[in-house]
Amino acid sequence: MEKLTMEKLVNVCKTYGFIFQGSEIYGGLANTWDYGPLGSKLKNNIKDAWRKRFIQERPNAYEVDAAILMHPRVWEASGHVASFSDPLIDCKHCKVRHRADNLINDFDETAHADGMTQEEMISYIREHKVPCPNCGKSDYTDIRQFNLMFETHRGVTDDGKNKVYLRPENAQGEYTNFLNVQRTMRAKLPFSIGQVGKAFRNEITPGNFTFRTIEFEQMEYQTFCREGEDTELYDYFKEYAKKFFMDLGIPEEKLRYHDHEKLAFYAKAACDIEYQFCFGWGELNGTHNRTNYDLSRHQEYSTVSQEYLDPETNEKYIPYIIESTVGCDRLTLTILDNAYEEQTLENGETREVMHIHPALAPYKVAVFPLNKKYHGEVANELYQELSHHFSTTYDETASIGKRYRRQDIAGTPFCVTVDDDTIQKNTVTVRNRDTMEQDVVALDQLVDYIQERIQF
RNA sequence: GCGGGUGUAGUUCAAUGGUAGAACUCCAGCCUUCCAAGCUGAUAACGUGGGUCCGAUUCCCAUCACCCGCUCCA
Repeated sequence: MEKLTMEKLVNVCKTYGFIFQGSEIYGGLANTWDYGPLGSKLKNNIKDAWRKRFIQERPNAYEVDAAILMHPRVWEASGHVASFSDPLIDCKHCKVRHRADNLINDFDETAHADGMTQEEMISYIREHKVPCPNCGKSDYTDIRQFNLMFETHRGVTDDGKNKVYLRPENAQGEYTNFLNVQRTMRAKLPFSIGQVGKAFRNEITPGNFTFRTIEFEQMEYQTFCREGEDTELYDYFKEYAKKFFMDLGIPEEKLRYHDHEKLAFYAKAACDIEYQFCFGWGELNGTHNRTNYDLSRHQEYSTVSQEYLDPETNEKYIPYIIESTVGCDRLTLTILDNAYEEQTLENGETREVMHIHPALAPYKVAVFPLNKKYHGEVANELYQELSHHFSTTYDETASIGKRYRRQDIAGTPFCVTVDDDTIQKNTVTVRNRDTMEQDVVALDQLVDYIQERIQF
């Protein structure tokens, strides 16, 4: 099999209805992608699988669906207003772009660029003739601030007072609802709040397909705990997330941990799980020990106490938070990247297959009449019947072999063919996507047969 | 955002300064019926906007998008 390229994967996704370029008929809008009929089903199934593992099957876990637009003070408290922008500077000589603060810090660790204003940074760079790490010259443009938060305005006027941000991460929606969830669910620590939703980052760089987009969906999970429990929970979630991916059919050898050496300002520890995409290793999940930083900041900025009264010890304290976040679009891309196979059959023909975990497959089953004249009516009835239980599709055109191939690339795990035996003996032929083998199944056992094979 | 490359049916490719052919796919009909059969027919494209020119898909410019590299990435 040829090595999968991103170009090939984009093409497959477009051709078969998984993912289209955003605003395509207008020439596209960079870094936006639309999920088509198969893609949106796949993505929804991925969210359902995540909810099962992280909300349903975990003790004391609750889901929220917070607003994308939040009070501007939230982003001051979170630190995003102050630090979610980069001072960028270009080398005029070799055209390479740098972050001005990194340039200074790498030049002289004791310079403390983090405390400098933009003007101080540019004059430091010019005074000390800080060389470009790429070409060695020291000839730079001015610094330009690049804010990664999307801004918009509420109300009819768009003056600065009405500025609001599209959330750059979901986490703050969980943190600001910490007390609401704790009180209404009568939750005791440790407990978790999860959320599936969109976030927005005004990033400069195109990514690989849906790997990095300006609008993206996260599946976030915040576990609130006592200080001292945090290390154990942190380790636990690193394992838990990895097992989640492996349960979805991702082989262990295509996953690896990547511990962060440079930590964000709030974090005590951070570790990514990376997947080996066709373009290289890329972050899929992050586990972070965010300490009590976030809730402390919200307490400070909102002046509302975020303390938890521990019923066992009668102590009051601000909980620690362990975050386990999965990029929903990235996981969808991972599933597609991992699932695609171009097989060469014994007769020399090629077969394109999406080996998607049956629980994630857009369609669980496809129904075909062997001959639409003789079996079409019965097949149609069966299709209607199965639709009550599963996401089902129907196809009566072209040869049986061709219909199988169509479902192979759509990732449909089971194809059910209605033939003479269906009419005479109440049996159907069920063909398996991965093995291409066939089972004869009695009609009254068909739902159970499929049900038990698509469990997650 | 920088450097390089690429833009023609859904896909893969042609041709051309006088507005474009094919294969596969898809759809319909006939035939066939368990792994991309066959026949007939139908639909379908010059990314967008300027400029030069009698005339531009073709030449030039801009723009948009994609790919590779850089940069960025809580």
